[in-house]
Amino acid sequence: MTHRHVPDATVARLPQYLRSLVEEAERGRATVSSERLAELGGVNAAKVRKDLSHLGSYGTRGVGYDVEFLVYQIRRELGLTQDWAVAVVGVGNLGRALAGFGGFRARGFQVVALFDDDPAKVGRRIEGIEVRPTAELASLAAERQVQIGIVATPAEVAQDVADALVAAGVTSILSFAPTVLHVPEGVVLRKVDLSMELQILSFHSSHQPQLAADRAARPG
Amino acid sequence: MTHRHVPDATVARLPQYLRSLVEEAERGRATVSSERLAELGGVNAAKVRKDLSHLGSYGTRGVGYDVEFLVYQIRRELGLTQDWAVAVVGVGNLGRALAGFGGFRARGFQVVALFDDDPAKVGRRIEGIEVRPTAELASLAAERQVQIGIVATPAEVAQDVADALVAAGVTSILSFAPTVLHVPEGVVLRKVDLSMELQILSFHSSHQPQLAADRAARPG
DNA sequence: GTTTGTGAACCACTTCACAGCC
DNA sequence: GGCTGTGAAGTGGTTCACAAAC
Repeated sequence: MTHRHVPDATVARLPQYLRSLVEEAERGRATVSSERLAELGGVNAAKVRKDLSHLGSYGTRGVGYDVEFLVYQIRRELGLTQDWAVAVVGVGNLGRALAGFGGFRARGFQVVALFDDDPAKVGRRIEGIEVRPTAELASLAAERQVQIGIVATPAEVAQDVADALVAAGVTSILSFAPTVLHVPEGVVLRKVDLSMELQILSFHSSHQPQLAADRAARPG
Repeated sequence: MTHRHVPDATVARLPQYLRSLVEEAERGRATVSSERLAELGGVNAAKVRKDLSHLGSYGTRGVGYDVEFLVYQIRRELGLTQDWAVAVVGVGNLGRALAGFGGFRARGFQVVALFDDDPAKVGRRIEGIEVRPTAELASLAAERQVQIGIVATPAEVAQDVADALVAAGVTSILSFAPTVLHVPEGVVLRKVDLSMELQILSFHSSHQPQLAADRAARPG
């Protein structure tokens, strides 16, 4: 319950706990044990307890955790008590999917600006928001107080886009571009790389020859 | 150079090294040092050397690594010397984006089947492939020798879809559904969760108040 | 002189196991 | 008796630093 500094590994699991807790609340449960949370999140109970202990001593021995209270504490820790303004740069298939993704708004992430340099896309409206050229990124992102930028452009322009986002005051970037991005100190960067994910799957599949063969050979 | 068992952390970086190496090859470089690879991949040179040493002793002291040779070795280790047949389940915005993603085919991942239960989508063709109802998953995935399944459905049906994929002989699953999935031993599961990524960004942003304030206050 | 490959030291995270509190 | 919170032990990964090879 030192409470100062939550390990990265813990932070990465908090959203999962939050989701499980919200589901438990919807089922009408008032309290939940670390055992139950572990089961729902697919992890080990000791880990749940240690993770939660980094936020504070919010459990009750012999009882468990109060669901509503813990939901509030995790939301607060994650910074979800405020809404976040998001800009999506690049409205190809993926960018459009992201712009329209319902899970964002439901969790307090609101897409407020869309950018693309394809003349065929500029001016179009997606989910009620007009697509603007990236030349306007600096002014528009600042004006709309964008805090989070999502990069869904081809790799070649991703670094320029990231630079423009940083210049516009954006301090958090989520990139889907298949390239390494460099951002200044203090800007948080996370990356999702689809073909990298598939290549990792490929590795693991290739190294399970017996199982793969078993399954291929099993009856219809 | 023990070569047996490559750590997970190393496997996760191999695709990045591979990409950097291919780019170096395109620039006409015949050899590359761990220092250079580290710079391109945004990591530390000692880590590159240790990672590569898990595959074998493929470098030359005083010289570096032969680019073409290392590309081949990493490809082989990742199982990319064969093509992989991929099925995408759920052709909403995200599923369509994935089905059309050029980066997959370029790396040997070919989408060979699409599934969705929305009657408005069944029968439509996307990238030349007809969307079929998930009831046909078992037969069609087996028939087309699908090895990798991508789950891009709502959370509610994701577990059923995963079960159906496993039953059809799929041994690797990449899920975009915002829920915990359970798969039997021997099936590899990876997960990409968009709102979780944003929540992690939110945490880091919230815990940099001074920097956020600085940037908001800066001129221009 | 240059750069790899790798023991050794270090660090972060996980898991165990149990004291402490309900 | 049940369940949390946490020191201590264990595990896996990173970084250092240098001998070996070119």
